Amino acid sequence: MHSFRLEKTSPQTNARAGELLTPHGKVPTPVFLPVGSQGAVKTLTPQEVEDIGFKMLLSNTYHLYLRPGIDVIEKAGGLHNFMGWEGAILTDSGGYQVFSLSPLRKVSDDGVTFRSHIDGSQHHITPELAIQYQESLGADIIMVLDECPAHDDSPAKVKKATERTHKWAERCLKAQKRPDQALYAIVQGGMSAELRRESAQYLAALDFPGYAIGGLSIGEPKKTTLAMLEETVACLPEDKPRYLMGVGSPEDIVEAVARGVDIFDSALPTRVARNGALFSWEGRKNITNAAYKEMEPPIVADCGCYTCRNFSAAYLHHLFNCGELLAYRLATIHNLSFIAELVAKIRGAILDGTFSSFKDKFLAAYQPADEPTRLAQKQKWLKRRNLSQ
RNA sequence: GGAGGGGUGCCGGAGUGGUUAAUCGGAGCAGACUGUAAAUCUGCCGCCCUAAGGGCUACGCAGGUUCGAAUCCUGCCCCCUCCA
Repeated sequence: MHSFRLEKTSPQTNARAGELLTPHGKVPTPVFLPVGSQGAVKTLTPQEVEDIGFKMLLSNTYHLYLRPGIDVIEKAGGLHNFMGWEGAILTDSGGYQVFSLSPLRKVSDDGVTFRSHIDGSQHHITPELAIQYQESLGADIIMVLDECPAHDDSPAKVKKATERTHKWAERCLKAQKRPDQALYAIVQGGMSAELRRESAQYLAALDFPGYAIGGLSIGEPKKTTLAMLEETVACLPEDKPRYLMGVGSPEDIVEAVARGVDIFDSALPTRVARNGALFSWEGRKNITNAAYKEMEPPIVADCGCYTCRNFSAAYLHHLFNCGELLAYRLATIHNLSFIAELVAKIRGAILDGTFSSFKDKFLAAYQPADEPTRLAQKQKWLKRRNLSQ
């Protein structure tokens, strides 16, 4: 029922085009999964997500476990049914929440004890429970429970987390009962090339149907991200899909495809959209900037998305300035459409052997955010969030 | 005509002798966000000098007191409320 078929590999890079077969349809790769943590891609209906061109999305066990509860969704006939999505679904195990909600948790070999960010109640999750929950939710692809160390954690801490992730992966494999779901392993290893290789090799030997690369793009410099990605991919089997978790931005997707990644997911395109940053082939554009106040053309002139076909940049600027809810929807539609188009172009270029030049042209035109500013602002945000608890 | 209250930076509104270029909102300007605790957060926001820093002009207007005033005094102008 599950399979991955490799169609073509790019000659000068490690980029690959392929196809995932899932119980809910075929998914061409490279592919980007929009994020619907709580069973909804924020601001959009499943019909709209489908119309943009997505065939698979990501949801989250941690969030659905807390609300509405796994049993509610199971009684509703599973997540597909509950949220009205007929395409494929990948559920994350909640491993990332163990990391990003770190002040509220405690990890042991047995599993994770954490406090709900909603009401403070205490919960315990083990690798076995993570699988059980995901089997109840019924996604097409499910993930092992992992421990994601912070990018600046000590080597000892990273090693411990990585080894624990390996043990947990084995337990997840043993706990799995449903044969119709593909269980993917998650490589960790922090920012150590050696640990990355070790982790990839260890998990590769367990013969999972797919491999995720975790613990990247969490605050480390871009160079490091790409270096770690290369180390990891080099130790993963050719014939299995590779999933770079939590990435990302248009430029990161292009770079990662060139290094052999097949699957992506990220909250970035939708979150950034809700805050007025829209993707274009020249880079991000902040629609709230005064320059757009009277701009008659759409945000991206030749964009075929619903937003650009029907509305001027000036109108979007206006909607954002007024805080109209439509602003968030139109911006989300645009950014997801942009990513869908980007990924389709990437795939097309791989198939006709022109990916390498496509990549160069894209990166030359696309102006990414300035890195020092990014990291400084992220630190401030995290500090503030931690203080506010 | 009488009594009282008030005039602060783009707006609202603190501040009643020095640490005030002036709290705080809003607006404005710019930036960030990567397995979503995010329709959130950050910075700038009188003028001039490239920055550290420095200079200039500022709290209705005009004078005055004082080492020093948005803050005290005098006069004038304007606004609001109540009484006639």
